[in-house]
Parts: sequence; C-alpha cells; structure tokens
Amino acid sequence: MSTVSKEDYLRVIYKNLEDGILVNASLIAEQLQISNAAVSEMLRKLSNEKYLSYVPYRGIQLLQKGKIEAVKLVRRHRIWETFLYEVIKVPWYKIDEEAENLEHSSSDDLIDRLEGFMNNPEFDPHGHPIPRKNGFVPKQKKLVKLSEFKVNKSGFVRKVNDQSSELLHHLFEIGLTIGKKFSVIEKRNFDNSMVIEIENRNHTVSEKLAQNVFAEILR
Amino acid sequence: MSTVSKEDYLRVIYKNLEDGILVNASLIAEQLQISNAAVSEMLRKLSNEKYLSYVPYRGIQLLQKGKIEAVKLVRRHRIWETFLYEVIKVPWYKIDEEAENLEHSSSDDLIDRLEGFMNNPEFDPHGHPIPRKNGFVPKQKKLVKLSEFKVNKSGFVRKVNDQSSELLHHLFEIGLTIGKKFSVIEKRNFDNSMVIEIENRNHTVSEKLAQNVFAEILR
DNA sequence: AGATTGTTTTAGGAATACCTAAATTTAATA
DNA sequence: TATTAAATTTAGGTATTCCTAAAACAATCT
Ligand SMILES: [Mn+2]
Ligand SMILES: [Mn+2]
Ligand SMILES: [Mn+2]
Ligand SMILES: [Mn+2]
Repeated sequence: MSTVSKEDYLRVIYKNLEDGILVNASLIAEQLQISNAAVSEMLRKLSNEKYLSYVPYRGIQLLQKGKIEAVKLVRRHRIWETFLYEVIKVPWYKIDEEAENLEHSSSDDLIDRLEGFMNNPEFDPHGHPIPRKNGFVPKQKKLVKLSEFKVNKSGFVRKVNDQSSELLHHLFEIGLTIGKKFSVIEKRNFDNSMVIEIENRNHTVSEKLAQNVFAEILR
Repeated sequence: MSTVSKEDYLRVIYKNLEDGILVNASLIAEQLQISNAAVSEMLRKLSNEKYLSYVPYRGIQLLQKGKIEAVKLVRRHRIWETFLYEVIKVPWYKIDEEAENLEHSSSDDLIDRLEGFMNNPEFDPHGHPIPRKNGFVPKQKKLVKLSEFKVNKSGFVRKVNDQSSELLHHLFEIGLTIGKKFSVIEKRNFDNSMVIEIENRNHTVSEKLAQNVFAEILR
C-alpha cells in the first residue's frame, strides 16, 4: 500500500525524471532530507513492490504502477498549488510547502471538484503541467533558460524551478513571475550575471538565478 | 509533540466533552476504531505530556495544553467542512470525512485565509460552532432535540449530529438540513417515531433519528 | 456479599519509517 | 592501474502507534 512517505518518494522521483535528471538514491536523500541509509531501504521496498526499478549507480525508473501513483500525486500537488494561489491568494512562495501536505490528504473526488471549480487549468503557478484525471500531461512550448538568453533578447517567463522558496520569494519581489515579459539589457562575462528589464525596471540577476527561470523567446 | 494520532484523540475528547458526555477510554476506542489497549497506552502518554488528566472509570478532562490543541484542531476541521460545503459544493455527508484528513495538513495561516475568504462563518454545516483564532467559541441559542418536540409544534433545524454519514445522507434526502423549518404532524407512542412536515412533504422519522437533530422551537 | 459485567491495564508483538556508524562497492582521477 | 571519492548497503538501533490475549480491577445487580 502507498503511504505518505512512499508518495513523497514517488513524487520526487517523478519530478526529477520529468526534468530529465538522472535519479539516484543520494539525490532523493538530499531532496527529502533523509539519510542515505533510509533511502536505500525504502528503494528496496518500492522495488519489491514493483513501483520502480532501481539499478544502483545507474538510476531509478518508474514502473507502470509507480508512474500512475506519481502522476496522481503530482496532479494533486499542482491542483492544490493552483487553487491556493488563484482562489485563496496564498503567496506564491508558500504554496509549495502547503501543497506538500495537502497532496496526501484529499480524496480523488475533492481534487476533481477543485479542478472543475477552477475550470481545468493546464499549468500550475510555477508553470508546471497539471496531469489530467486520465493521466495525460499537457505539453509545453520549447523553453529556454533565462541564463542562455543573449543581450537585447526579450521573452516571456513560462516556468520556474520551485525547489527553493527563497528563490521564489526573490523572483516575486523583482516581478519575474509566470507570464511576465522581460528584456536582457546587459550581460557580464566575468560572473555571467545579467541585467534584465521587467515592467520598466532594471534588475541584476545572478547566473544561478537565471538558470532556474525558463522562458519563451520573443520573435 | 503533537501528531496526527494525538490530534485525533484530542478532537474526539473535545467533541464529546462539548456535548456534555463523559469521556472514558472505551468511548474513544469505539469512536476512533482502535483497541482499548492502544487507547489505554495513548492516554497514559497524553496524560504524561500534560494534555489531559485521566482518572480511570471517572473520565477524562482536557488540561490547558490539551484544550488549546483541541480547539485549534476543531477550528481547522470545521473551517474545512464549511469551506468544502459552501465554496466547493462537496456533498453534505462527505465533508466530515474529508475534513478529517485535511485538519492535520494545513497551516494556521491557510486556515485563517480560508476563514477570511468565507467572511468568518460562526457555525459549520452541521451547526457546530467554529472556534475563532483567539480560541473563543461562538455560543448557540438553547436547542431542543427533535425527539422532544410535541405534536403540532414547529421549529428550525439548528444542529445535527455528524457522527454518521448515513444519517446525514438520509437527513439530506428528506430535507432536514440546517436552517430548514419543520412541523410535527404526528407522534406514535409505541415506538416514538414521528411524522414531520418539511417543505410541504411529510416524512416519518424514527426516534433514533430524531434524537440526533436539534432545533429551535418556534414561538 | 458474591457473581456478573464492563472497563482498564499488562504482556508480548508487529509494522513503518527513520537514525548513526561502519562497511562495501563502484566510479572517477592521477 | 592504483588511489581517492562518491554512492550504496549493512548492522544495530529508536520512536510511534497499533494489535491480540490475558489479567486485574471497579461498578452493578441479585
Ligand atoms: Mn508530501
Ligand atoms: Mn509547482
Ligand atoms: Mn483526523
Ligand atoms: Mn461538523
């Protein structure tokens, strides 16, 4: 049977695979803040229960059973995030943490009702696709990392990494949120930081920050 | 520290005390569907941690620490119930079960926002008072059990027992929900069942049912 | 009072999900 | 290839929350 713990493992695995990242035990340990030993044990269990296949040092793949569970959980997570943000107006940088708990505590029926209440949104407030009830995951246009934008290019923010609430807090402060238009004014070679214009104001952003923002290039 | 389990114990204890019921170990065991042995152990723990005082055979009293926790949880529970019912339109008889889980998975901040979103409701969809953030519990008018209504008397439903979702389902079917007006048409002495009129339709209700509905007497 | 019934506790376990410290194994590098 | 570094597993625990069966205790009835 699936439990809160197992669901969290599956969601982390799914999310990383979704981004094309190789998922091994230590990555999970780091992201869930759990010891490597505990993760090792849990992976054995999840593997025995046919949720995933795991070849040490080579990475994890979700099996059908695990993928179905993971997609369900991601669906719950993202529907809650969207609902909290759009309907309840919970601040952008707080929704992930809140959804982290709610995702394990709501019936399928409630999730479907929330989805209907919002008129079936396709993407969450971080720009991540919301899996539909039937498991289909909406596709996104080709996106480019902000850090790869050249000087004078403009774009629309379409996705941000939601791993760090501090990052989100800062992005929110400078107005770099989903849908916003920006232009790259300047790029410094020695540290790859950039100056970008958002709503007529200039902001300097580090390379690290720019690597966590994904945008659609204009023209 | 408080956990999901402990919170459930505290909520059950509070809810029964609220109704003036003597709470002993076996009552909790029955309501939480847990063995007497497990309840006995947990009560020892809760007592050691100063959540409650427990004199075997004489009942349980919440101590300050336990009361504060319990009121918080009941607040969460009832705000969720109200929200699910009023905003999301989850059916009446489903909200308790859903709130049962959500109550453990939402921050104080979220609860306050939900409350604000609904304009600070005072009672939940079963007619139970919603404790305020500061711990104050709204008072209700004096209510009378439907089973104690005399023939020809009328009243307004103000509170129902939410222990059984089957009861709620049935009450909903015959329209005996919060705020509805009814009149007692007939009362049968041999089994204390009654015929009551609700919205121009007559319904026969058992004594058992009538003991779980509380109303304000008209005139 | 003695017997019966109901309530509570004890004894002994089980499952889940963690932990630290110490191996072990594999991968990467000099 | 030898060494070092990183990833993984094992060993031995702990905490929490539940279980059944049996014993102990208290309240109530005859
Ligand atoms: Mn979670
Ligand atoms: Mn998200
Ligand atoms: Mn609960
Ligand atoms: Mn209620």
